[in-house]
Amino acid sequence: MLSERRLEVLRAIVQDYVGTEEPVGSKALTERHNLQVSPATVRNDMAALEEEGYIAQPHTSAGRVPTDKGYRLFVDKLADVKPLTGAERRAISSFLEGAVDLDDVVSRTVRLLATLTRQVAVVQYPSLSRSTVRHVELLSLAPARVMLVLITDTGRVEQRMVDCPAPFGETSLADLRARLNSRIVGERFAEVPRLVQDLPESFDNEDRGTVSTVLSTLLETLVEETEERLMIGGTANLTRFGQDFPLTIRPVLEALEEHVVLLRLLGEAKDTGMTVRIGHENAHEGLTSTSVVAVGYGSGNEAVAKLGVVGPTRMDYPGTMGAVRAVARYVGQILAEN
Amino acid sequence: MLSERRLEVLRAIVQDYVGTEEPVGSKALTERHNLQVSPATVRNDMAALEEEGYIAQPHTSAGRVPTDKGYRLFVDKLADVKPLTGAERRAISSFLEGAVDLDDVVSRTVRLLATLTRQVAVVQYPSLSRSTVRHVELLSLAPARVMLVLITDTGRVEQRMVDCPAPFGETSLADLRARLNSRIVGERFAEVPRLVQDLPESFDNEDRGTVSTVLSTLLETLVEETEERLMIGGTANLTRFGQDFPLTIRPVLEALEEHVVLLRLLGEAKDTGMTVRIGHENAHEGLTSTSVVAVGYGSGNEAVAKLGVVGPTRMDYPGTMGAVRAVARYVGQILAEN
DNA sequence: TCCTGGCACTCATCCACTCCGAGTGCCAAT
DNA sequence: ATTGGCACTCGGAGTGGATGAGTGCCAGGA
Repeated sequence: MLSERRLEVLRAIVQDYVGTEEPVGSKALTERHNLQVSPATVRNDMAALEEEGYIAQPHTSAGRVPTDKGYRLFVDKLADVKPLTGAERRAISSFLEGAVDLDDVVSRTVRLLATLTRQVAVVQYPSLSRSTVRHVELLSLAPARVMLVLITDTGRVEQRMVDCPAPFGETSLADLRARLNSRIVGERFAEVPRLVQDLPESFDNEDRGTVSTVLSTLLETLVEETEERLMIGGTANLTRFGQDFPLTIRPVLEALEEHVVLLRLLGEAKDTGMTVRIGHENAHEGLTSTSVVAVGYGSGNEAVAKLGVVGPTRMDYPGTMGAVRAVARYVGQILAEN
Repeated sequence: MLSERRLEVLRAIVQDYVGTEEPVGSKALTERHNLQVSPATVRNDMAALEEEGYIAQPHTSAGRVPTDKGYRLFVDKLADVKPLTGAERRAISSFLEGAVDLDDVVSRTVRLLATLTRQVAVVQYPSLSRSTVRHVELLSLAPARVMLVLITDTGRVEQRMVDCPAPFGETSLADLRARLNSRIVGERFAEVPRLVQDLPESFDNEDRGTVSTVLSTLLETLVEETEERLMIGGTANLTRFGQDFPLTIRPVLEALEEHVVLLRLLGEAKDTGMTVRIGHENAHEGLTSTSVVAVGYGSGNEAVAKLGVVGPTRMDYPGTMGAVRAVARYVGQILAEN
């Protein structure tokens, strides 16, 4: 186990490096933090920390830089989440207030998070799979053409066109609509297949095929679109990386466009509490020099989706975590109000 | 007027520069293109072209680079739109075929365009303002709460929550729904306000307030959400710019996040035919070293939205224009099929 | 009049070389 | 365990010459 002072040295290294973006040496450390010991002592501590793999030297005659493992220790043991200032809190809530619909909530959240953290923000749309059905609407667009609209309790709307095998009368349609809604409104998506299973049987022969078609489209929508959506913002902040970044920024931008990758990343985050993945802890290759701070958000106690930021491993963890947590809470409140 | 050969020299310079990304000299030009004249002659022509402002030297002892004015001439007079290969056409159509809904169409289009042109793709969602109403649906969620769903002929769906001043019965709701639809289905958005103006009068006193509220929300939706949406992709391609690009890429990324800016940019493009804006022709400051190739697309003869790409002024104009045009056509077809 | 080859000139780029200093590791002394 | 001292390392910045692509200009030729 590392001594108290060595941990203090590690904390100082992380803080200085995050601030200056330059490897930090023993002398500078003793000057900027009052460690009450000489540079030589710090050097010994640094040697020990390096031995343990918490810090590294870019090249022989340079200062030290934290490793992924070093950041990990810092985040786990040495840092507290920094609460936001009152002004920031007020800014968040007033900025989110004005949203008119779900798209607007998400896009405002992304911009907010990107601005607050000065990093790339990622916000997942409230997930269909954990939502409940608020309403199913069926619209007759042509004799044998029906539009299916599915509305969730989070305000999300999905629509599908259904081509029916046979013309479908208005009365049958109304009938199906009513029965469908009475069965599944308020239910979780996972329950729906079971609940509608026997519906076709209760219809006339001529309509049965159409009813089946409509239902299977509904089920498809539930499954397919559980494939989640997300929104990204603040990519311009990537340019604050280093200077070396044709190589750095490119794979990150590519990874950000692969929404599947991001969704998996967010999915790995804990529903509650905050998850920080540092550098190589991220499975995806393009993101090995970035860290991801993610947290679930939801209207009630339960998370319906995740949000977070992606930034260089050299980031201000306490501040970022504070902003992410605060934004998640406010978004949850806004969603709950609908 | 410039002589035929000088135009030929300009064309050669543009082509070489686009290919190599390096200033092109007189000797290299005569070698790579069979101009049938000596380097010295080309030098004279270059001097003339520079005099006229079509090309410039980055520094004294370097080759020439086209200016915005040079690219403009190239695009207007010297280049043809390059048609796609059969394989590319097949790829486009098969890639777009599989789309399940409007979001999917747009997102596939973005990815396609980004891949084909290897640049940043921008696709505007089919505009509400030029669409017609396909259906309006009203759902009672609570005694005094109604959800308004608006469906357009392009497959776009907008929903709004309406808090009613008084409880609103199912029969009244059905009544309103029926009358509303019979009046405005198939009509253009611009016509709607006029068409629904006198609707509240035909309702009972107690419902009149609610009807007014619902209608004003509907009209708000039509106006507010004429504020268009768009999707962007292929930002990773920006890294192919030059090496100097912390400075270059940053303002571009920032501009791309300002959807308002992009929408104005696309808005300036002609509905039909293709619009190319080169370098400083773009009003926005961050985009003065990029070119925008945009074109309208739509299900019929009329454009319902625009799409395009953003790339360095040094881009392959014929190829880019070909890809943009082809994609726009295919997307139009896909939309028409719904 | 237009084209061409020749020639002197300009500079950006490359490379080898040196110098400087921040930072290190080790050791003996406290 | 801590500290001051000291030799050592090595990246980065600065210098200066060689290189060569590219230019402008001019005089001669078609």
